[in-house]
Amino acid sequence: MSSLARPLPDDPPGSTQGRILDAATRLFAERGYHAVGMRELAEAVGIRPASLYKHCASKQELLFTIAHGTMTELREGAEAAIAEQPDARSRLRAWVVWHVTYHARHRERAKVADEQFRALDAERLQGVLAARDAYERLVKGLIDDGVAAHGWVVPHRSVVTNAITTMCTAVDDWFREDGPLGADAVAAIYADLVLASLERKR
Amino acid sequence: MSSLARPLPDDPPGSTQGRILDAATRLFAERGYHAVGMRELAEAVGIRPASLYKHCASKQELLFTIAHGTMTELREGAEAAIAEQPDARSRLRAWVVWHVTYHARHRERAKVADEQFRALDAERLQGVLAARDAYERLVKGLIDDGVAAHGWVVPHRSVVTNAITTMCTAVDDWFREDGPLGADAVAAIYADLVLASLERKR
DNA sequence: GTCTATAACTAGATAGAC
DNA sequence: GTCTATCTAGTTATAGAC
Repeated sequence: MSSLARPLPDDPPGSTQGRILDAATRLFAERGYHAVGMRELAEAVGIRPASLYKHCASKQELLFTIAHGTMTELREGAEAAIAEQPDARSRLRAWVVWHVTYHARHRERAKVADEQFRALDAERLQGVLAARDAYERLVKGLIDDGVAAHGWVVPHRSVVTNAITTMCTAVDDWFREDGPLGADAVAAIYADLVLASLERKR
Repeated sequence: MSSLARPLPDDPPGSTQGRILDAATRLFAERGYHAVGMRELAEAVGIRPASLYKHCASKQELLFTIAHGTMTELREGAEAAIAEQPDARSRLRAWVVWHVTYHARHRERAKVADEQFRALDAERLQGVLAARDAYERLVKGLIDDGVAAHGWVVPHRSVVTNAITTMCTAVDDWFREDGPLGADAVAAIYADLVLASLERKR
């Protein structure tokens, strides 16, 4: 995967390319891809519109970089978080904590990956959808393991997986850094909610 | 409330205005407000772009009509659904069933109300946010009542309300009419999930 | 109430000087 | 690698004939 797929680790930090990606992430998340102009992006970075094109090929490429990099980061982080866990219950809890804290701490890039990726042209869209599918397979596997190992109550695998995943993802919509609870506290509440709904008596 | 706030009951059904609202709802939901042009909307309706303006004042007004009408319909429907219920548990279940079935059966208008309303100008945005706030207060009240009456486990009212609401709303993102389960079946599963997560032992 | 034609403006992206 | 200036094509909305 090209370095374009990694928006976070600025390369180097404070580089013009990094500042463009940061500003694009913030603007795309706040106002939507189509609502943001290259003139507005340039102004946020502090350069002229023409200069943007010395650091990126197009607006589409910026969106792809952010969306695909975020999906890849989510999957790799999830794989690392569940790798050390001894059983299905611990793995699902570790995944919820990872997913929720990521969506709370990196709200803007998560929103771009979740909500704005549909603005991509066909080829780039396929790339992001493939990354997202890989991530969703991982989550479905966690549910399957818990059903087999612990007898979790899952009336319909796909519906329950969608319910859990969308609930945890939507944290990027309402979480505020200056709110009453931190990302870790929210993640703990979410993990308890998810496990309680799966471990109830039939 | 003006008739503009009611996108569903076509006035009369099959009228040009109704067909414009239906097409706008579908296009805004599928591709986003800013990505849809008035030329494209006109083509979907089968008239020329200029003719649209004999039936609506502007693209902004179309978005407001859909978003505000949907939020109003959601709140009024919820009030009707919970009115007959005898206790807090029944009221919350009735709300989940109403909210989920609405988001499954009217996916497109729900998506416009949930995702596209940010494209509104300041004044219209305020109108939709006020309608949304009224709806959220209703839901928070249902949770409060259950805590008081049944001792539900709610570690943080705002976090738990957000978790439940966003989960039920996101049904408009993944539900498919031709999927394996109907709206009623999905709503029943969701109601069980929500109540199980609230009624667990402390 | 539909049409053709167009006004007024903005979009993403490029050319070429420095 | 930044700038000024601009190209081409798109946008929402309107004017006025029929």
